[in-house]
Amino acid sequence: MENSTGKKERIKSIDKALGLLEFLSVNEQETGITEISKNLHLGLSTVHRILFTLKSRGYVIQNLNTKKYRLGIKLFTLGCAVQSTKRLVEITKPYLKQLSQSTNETANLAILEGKEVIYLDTIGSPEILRTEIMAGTRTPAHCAALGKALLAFISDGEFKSLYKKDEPLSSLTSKSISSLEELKKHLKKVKEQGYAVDREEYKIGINCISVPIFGRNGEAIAAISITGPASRFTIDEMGKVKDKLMTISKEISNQF
Amino acid sequence: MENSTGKKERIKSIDKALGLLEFLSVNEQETGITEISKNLHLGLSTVHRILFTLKSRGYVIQNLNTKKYRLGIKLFTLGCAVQSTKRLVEITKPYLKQLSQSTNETANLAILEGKEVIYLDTIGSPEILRTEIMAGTRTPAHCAALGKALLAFISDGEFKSLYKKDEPLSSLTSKSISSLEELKKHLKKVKEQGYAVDREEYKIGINCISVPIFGRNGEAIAAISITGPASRFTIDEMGKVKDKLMTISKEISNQF
DNA sequence: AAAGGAGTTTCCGTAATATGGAAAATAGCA
DNA sequence: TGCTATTTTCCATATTACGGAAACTCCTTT
Repeated sequence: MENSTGKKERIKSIDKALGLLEFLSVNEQETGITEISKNLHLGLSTVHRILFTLKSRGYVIQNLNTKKYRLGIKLFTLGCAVQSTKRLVEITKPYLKQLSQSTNETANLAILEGKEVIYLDTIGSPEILRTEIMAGTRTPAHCAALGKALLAFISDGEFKSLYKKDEPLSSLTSKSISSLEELKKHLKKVKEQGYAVDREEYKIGINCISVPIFGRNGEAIAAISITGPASRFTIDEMGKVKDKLMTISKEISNQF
Repeated sequence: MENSTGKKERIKSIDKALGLLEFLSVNEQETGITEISKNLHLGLSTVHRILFTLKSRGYVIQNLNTKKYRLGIKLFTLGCAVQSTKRLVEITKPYLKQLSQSTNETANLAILEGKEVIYLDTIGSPEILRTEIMAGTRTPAHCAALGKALLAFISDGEFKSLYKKDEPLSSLTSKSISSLEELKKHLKKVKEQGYAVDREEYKIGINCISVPIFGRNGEAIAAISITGPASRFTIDEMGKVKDKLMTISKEISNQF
C-alpha cells in the first residue's frame, strides 16, 4: 500500500523524531513522555525510544530529577552551523552595530520564510526603554516592516502562492494591515520607495523601518531594520535614518 | 539478536538522520548524495530518502541547480529555542555589551560541554584589529581562559572522568598547557583567584581573561570573558578589567 | 549532435526494524 | 505504607526501511 497517493515516502521514525523536537521547541517547559505521547499521538514506548535516541546524541536533555525532557545544546551548535544564516550574520553584524550605535535604537536582521519573518540577529539599543527581539523569533510577515520590505520584492507568482485569494490576514494590532488588497497596495508603495515602515502594526508602541538586502541575482535575500518605541522613534526620526539604511543596504548587497 | 550487549537500542534511522545532519554541519559546503553515502557508509537510496525526509521539514535545503544539500533554517530556529542557552544569553547580553564597550574589546559567553567550550554569544570589539569568534564555535577547554575558568570549578570526580590519566592534551599553540599535571596545577590557581587568564594559549597574538558564572547550587554554569590582541590587551590591561569582570559575574550569578 | 559519464532519483522484494500493548520499575503523595 | 501517575523495559508481530539496480538528468567531451 505504500506510495498510494502520489506523495513520495518519508521515513516515519525520522519524521516522528523531528516532530518531537519541534514540539519541545514550542513547549517552552520541560515535558514528560506521557504529555508528548498524548500530543503527538504516539505510543509511550515509541516516544521513550525516540527520546532515548535523541538524548544519546545530545539533541535533548533529560532532567534527572523530574525525568522530563527539553532541547539539548547540540541543536544550538547545529543551528549556528547553518551556512546560509551564518554568512548573512557575519557580514551584516558590523553594520547592525553601527546602526544601533548611531541611532541608539535596536537594529535587526531577518529573512523571509513562507509568510513569516525570522529574526537572525539583533543588536539591542543601549536605552533602558528599548525594543528587545530574540534571534530565532518568527512573526507574520505582513505585520512587520521587515516582512513588508521582503514581501515587496518577491515575484507576483510567489506572492500569489503564499497569500491565497480572500485569505484573512491575522492582525497583531488594530493598525495591522488586515486585507489582502490593502497589503498589495502597501507593498507596491514599498517597492517604489525601496523601504518599508511599520507604525505600531506589529505591536502598539513600537515603530520600525526596514530595507531589503539584495543578492547577486537581484533577489531580496534578507532585510535589516531599526526598531524603537513609538514615543522616541517617531516618523521624523525614521525619516532621518532612511537614507543611511538604504546606503548600508547597498553596501551589504554588494557583498553577495 | 537485539540487545545482545547491555546497551539499550536506539532507533537506527533516526541515528542515521542525526549523523547526516552533523556531517553536513562539519562539511562547510554543499554536499551531494554520493559523497554523503561514501562518508557515512550508507546506501545511496537510504541517504536520498533520509534527505528527502529532512528536506520536507526544512532541516536541509537542496540547491536545485547543483542538486546538493546544506543545512536548512529550521535548525537555526530550533537552535534558538534551546531553553538553557536562551536564558543565559538573554540575561548575560547587556553585561557583555557593557564590558565590550568599556574595554573596547570582544566579550564572550560560553559553557562547558565535555572537554570543549561552546561559545554561546559574543559582542565584538569596535576596533579594526579585533578577535572575532562566532557563536556556536567549539574549542578544547584546556586551551582557553573560558575553558579553564569552567574546568577549575567542576568536581574532582568529573574532572577525572573527563581527563583520563596520562592523556595527552592537544596543543593549539606553543604556549598551550600540554600536560595533565600542569593543567591541574593551573586550575588550582584559577580556583583560588577566581578568574582564569590565557596568554596566547589559544592562538598566538590573542590574550583572554575569564570568570565563571555560578548557579543557585554553586555550580559553574557558564563563563564570560574578554579577549583581545596581545599587543593591545596586555597583562596590564587584563589586570585592570579583572575586578569589573568579577563584579559582573556576581551580578549575573545572582540571577540564577 | 551524439555519446559518455557522474550524479541523482525511483522501484521493488526481502530482511530487518520499529511498533504498541502490557508488565515492571520508579517516584511522588496522602 | 499503600496508592497513583509516570517512566522504563520486554516481546511478538506487522510494518518499514533497506540496498541493489534500473531509470533518469544534467554536464562534459568529442
